[in-house]
Amino acid sequence: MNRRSALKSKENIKKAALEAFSKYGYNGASMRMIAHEAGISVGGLYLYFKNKEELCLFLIKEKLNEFSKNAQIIFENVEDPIEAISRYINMSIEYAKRHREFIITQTRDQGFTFGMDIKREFFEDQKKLIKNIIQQGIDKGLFRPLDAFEVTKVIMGVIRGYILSFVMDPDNVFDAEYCCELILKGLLKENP
Amino acid sequence: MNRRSALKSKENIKKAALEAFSKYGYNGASMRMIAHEAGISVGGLYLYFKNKEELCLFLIKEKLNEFSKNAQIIFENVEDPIEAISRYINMSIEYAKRHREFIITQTRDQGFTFGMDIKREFFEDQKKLIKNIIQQGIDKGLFRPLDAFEVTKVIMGVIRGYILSFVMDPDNVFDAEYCCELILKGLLKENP
DNA sequence: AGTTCACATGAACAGACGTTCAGCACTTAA
DNA sequence: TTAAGTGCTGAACGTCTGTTCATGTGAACT
Repeated sequence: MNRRSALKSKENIKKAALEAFSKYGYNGASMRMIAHEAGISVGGLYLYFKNKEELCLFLIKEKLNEFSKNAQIIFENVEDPIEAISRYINMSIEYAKRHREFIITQTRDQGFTFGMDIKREFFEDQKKLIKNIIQQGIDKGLFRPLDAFEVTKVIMGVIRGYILSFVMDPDNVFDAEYCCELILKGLLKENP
Repeated sequence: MNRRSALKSKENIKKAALEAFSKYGYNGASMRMIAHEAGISVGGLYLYFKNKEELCLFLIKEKLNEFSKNAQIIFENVEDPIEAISRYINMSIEYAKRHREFIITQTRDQGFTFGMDIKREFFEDQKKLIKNIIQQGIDKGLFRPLDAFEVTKVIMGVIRGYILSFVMDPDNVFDAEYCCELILKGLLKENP
């Protein structure tokens, strides 16, 4: 039963840890539990990750980087601000759907305060990207002359809200299309 | 040091528990910690609450009821759908500001899955209230003919997003006014 | 003074936790 | 055949957890 590939083991641990953290939160998930699910011994975990904290931070970093790459691709390749915002919202929502487990991790336990520095940096970067697009839209006369920074915060809020909705009630989550529609055109019929 | 009022003790426990759950999450907050902060012994806690779970659920119920009452007052007293939606969004955000600690509790640990039944019921109720207002707005020709249910979900998403933003980054949270503005009028200049 | 009773204590218990480490199993190289 | 080295094991350690319970305290009654 020995001499399995170390790479495979690490992959198993990552997968098991993600699932455990997702299901039970940081404190709720135990190293024993993760080890068992990864098909490895408790001690084995410590061959690949210094401790529980490092294991959790590793997963967070990995996922944030994945998302950032997706966002970069959109903003590099799409010129039209309206299209870019739509694509970003859609991408975020799709990403949330695909990586629900990761997102759940972030809404529990130490989840959110854990690795706060990394996350803050991540959100700051995202904020800059969106604000930039919004400002472009305003400058081009496509968007109403709102405060780009405030709008950015609201839009990021909406996306975060989607994530929370998903966690609360995964079968009854709002449509990405409607989300874009509402943000772009608003609720009111008359546009003064 | 004895013979203090039981009412006062329970109040102290509630306050200490709320703070502890807020700071450290459900698993992270210990009964010892809560007892110490409440100025009571560990055993004393169990005179007022059956166990940790019940203590936490009690706090959740209390806050949800508070919020529900606020919402009811708005929807009972405001006729105009536009006004009602604005007031609801503002009230939610104000409530979040005032009860930040409670909200933080909900984003951690077991926080969200904890007492899921109560919360789901709460959110269902809120959803119905909002959907009702949106539908009225559509029927009266004030809002664009969107799917009221989908719009409701987005709006609730925005509010939840605000809450998350608040937890992530309390000093840099978006303005309630802008939130209403964006939801009502949208981002686009031209309204087709 | 004696009894009652609500309020309160904190040591003790059983179990779970993260982490460590002496040692095993197997492959590879000498 | 031996030695080195990698991958891994799981009992053991110390610490913390939620919960219990025999015991205490003092005000309010008879």
